[in-house]
Amino acid sequence: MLSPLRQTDLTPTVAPFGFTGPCLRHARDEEVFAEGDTADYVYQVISGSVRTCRTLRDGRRQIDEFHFAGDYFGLEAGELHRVTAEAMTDTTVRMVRLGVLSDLAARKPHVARALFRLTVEGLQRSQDHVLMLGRKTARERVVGLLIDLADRTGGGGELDVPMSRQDMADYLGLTIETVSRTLTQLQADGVIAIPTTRHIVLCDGVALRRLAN
Amino acid sequence: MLSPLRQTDLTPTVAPFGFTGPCLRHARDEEVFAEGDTADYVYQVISGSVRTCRTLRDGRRQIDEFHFAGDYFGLEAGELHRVTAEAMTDTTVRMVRLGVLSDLAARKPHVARALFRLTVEGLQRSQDHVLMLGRKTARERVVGLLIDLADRTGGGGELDVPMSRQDMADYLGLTIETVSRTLTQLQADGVIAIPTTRHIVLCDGVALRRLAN
DNA sequence: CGTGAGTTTGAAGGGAATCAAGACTAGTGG
DNA sequence: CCACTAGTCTTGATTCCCTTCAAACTCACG
Repeated sequence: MLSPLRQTDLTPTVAPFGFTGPCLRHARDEEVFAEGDTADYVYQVISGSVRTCRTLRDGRRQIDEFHFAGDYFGLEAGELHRVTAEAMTDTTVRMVRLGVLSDLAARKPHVARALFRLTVEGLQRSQDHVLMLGRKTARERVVGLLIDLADRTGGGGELDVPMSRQDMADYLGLTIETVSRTLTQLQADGVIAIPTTRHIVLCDGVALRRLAN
Repeated sequence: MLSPLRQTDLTPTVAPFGFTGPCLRHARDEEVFAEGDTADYVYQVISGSVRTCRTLRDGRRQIDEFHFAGDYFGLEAGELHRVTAEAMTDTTVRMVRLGVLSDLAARKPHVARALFRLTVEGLQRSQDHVLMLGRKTARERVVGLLIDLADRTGGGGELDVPMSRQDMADYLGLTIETVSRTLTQLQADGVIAIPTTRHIVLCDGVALRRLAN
């Protein structure tokens, strides 16, 4: 049952579970759910982009993950959401009641496998994040994010950045000023171009991969 | 199927899957498997303690997780191990062939559920780790680790620290000097005592939880 | 064209890293 | 049993990367 997990019997960018559920639109910066809410649903991004984050009492914020079309989020081990989910752009999400997903997973082994696989992949992404935050420099982190975004949104070297500089900083464990300075420096070095704030071009992929570590 | 996941129908400190498998002893600092090895087995700590870590080309190391009796580790989404696992103390681990676990999960729904639940919990632990590395100070990180160890090894305020200062540093995203200085300072503040290097007493649990954030 | 949020840039400061000894501890062998 | 030794840990001095504080700039939007 685990071995089949290794085969991609579904395309993660399309509905992976073959279920239907109500779709909800969220405006930019609107909350999908908050830390502490009852976790009755699992969500899938249909279009747009979502950030999941946690905030310490004194306001320090850490973004766990960015979610794009096809990604799912909101699955918890306990009864409550441990993170807050917010739309970064105008976004449509599909809501799947936990009970419905459970039934489906129970009836259809390939759904259970897909769900499990997605969770393990999420764990591995989180471990990459840990390595980055624990041991990489500001420059390595910023480059790493750019490469990750390019790989996931699949526009080649052309990046439409859906998040603010503050979001980038809170994902990378840096300040907004450091992110901005680092991007400026990368542009000066000729490895990226920043035609507009929300549009970044990766000029030299090879050099970037080297910088990312 | 997901809802039952919330109930603990097994004690994680004991064999959670009810399988048997060969047990292997590893001496201190011995490798259980290495990054890049084929991932044919999942492992469970029977006694002792294990660290899983990743290393950048230039030698920077980040420890993902410490594993103690009952914990499982080594499950991957792909064919290869992405981390290296090493015994921190003399350790016994049970090896379960991936195929055996797959069959078991396919036949026994409660095994599949347990496996899934453990994975989600691992993901949440990793997210806690991300928050710590991204947004917490050296002191908050050290205190957080001490509390986590106390909670998991369950000796009350008495901690038998199985890892070296270097391991602590590589888990916390700090240097060995900073870890040492921070522990010394915590002792000076009276919230912990350090009778020996590998033995730490948490004197003031309330103050510590406050310091951890 | 004015307004303001978001971003960039500059200057100064600080927390952790680095560099460098020194102290302790656990093995080792006499 | 105890010197000897290597590895680990602690402590001190200095450096540096990133943060903080501050201000100017950009651009979308009324």
